[in-house]
Amino acid sequence: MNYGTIPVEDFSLSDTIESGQTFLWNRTDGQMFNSETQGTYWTCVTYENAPCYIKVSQNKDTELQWESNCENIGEKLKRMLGLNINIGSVKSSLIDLDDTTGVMEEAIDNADGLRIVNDPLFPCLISFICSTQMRITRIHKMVNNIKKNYGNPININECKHYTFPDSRKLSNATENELRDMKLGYRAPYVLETSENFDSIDLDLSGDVESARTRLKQFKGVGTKVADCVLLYGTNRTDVVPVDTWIESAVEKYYPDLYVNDNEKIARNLEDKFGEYSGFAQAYLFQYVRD
DNA sequence: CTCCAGGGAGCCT
DNA sequence: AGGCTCCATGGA
Repeated sequence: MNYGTIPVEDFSLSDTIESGQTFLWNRTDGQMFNSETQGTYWTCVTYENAPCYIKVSQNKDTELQWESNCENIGEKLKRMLGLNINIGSVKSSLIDLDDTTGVMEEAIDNADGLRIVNDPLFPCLISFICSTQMRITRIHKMVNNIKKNYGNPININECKHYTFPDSRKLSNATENELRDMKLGYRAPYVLETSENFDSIDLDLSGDVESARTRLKQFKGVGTKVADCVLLYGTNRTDVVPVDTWIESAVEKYYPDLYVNDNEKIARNLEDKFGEYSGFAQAYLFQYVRD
């Protein structure tokens, strides 16, 4: 097992992982890193050539601790947790662009250490297909069911952890199996998307419009889900997913941006907050949920 | 018991 | 284009 630390600044691991951006991490309260200390940590298993187990915690404001069967995961972990960004300039930019009576500044203060995660594309896509009309805790359960039944296991300290399956593996599932995992009416969407994932042209490197259109080719992917995938799975921080929470936040705090059409609300927020409007969305989402 | 959840598909006009 | 209705399921 390998261990390491990452110096951090203005970062909250719990706010970032548990703000409904990613469903690939599992929280545990228990013994830390072969020491007697009790604490909170999160685990995740990524998969490239082999399962890569990652355990991470934040005991101090200025440092992350990690443990992994892989070596040198520091940079990878920083990328996953959205640490490779100058968060100070993001915040000041958003505050400058806000012409209300300090709503954005208050929202930022409320979730000071929040970042935008960077999940792998396929797990991110399936997670957010599962997310429609569903509470965050239950999305997490659905994702864990998928991992446990179709992912690759890795044994760590006599405990099994699972990767999220790749598209080929998940496309071997049946609709009834996925319904048994409590996906409900989303089961056929997940199955069809898994079957088509490798054959659909997924070059998302162009402009936002065409990237969004390509993602919407998948069954179960509309504007909101596509925008979540762009923001949390491809690091497009200029995209604003508008859900019921953001809709009500805009109606309350930015009434002149509010219309009875979530796509237009999204464009209004993107026009207002520019290249970091995805962060504006994240801060507002936390603010109205707290 | 009813209502609703980080929406979207399928249908109607 | 815009406006319905239905979709599973568990927690309030």
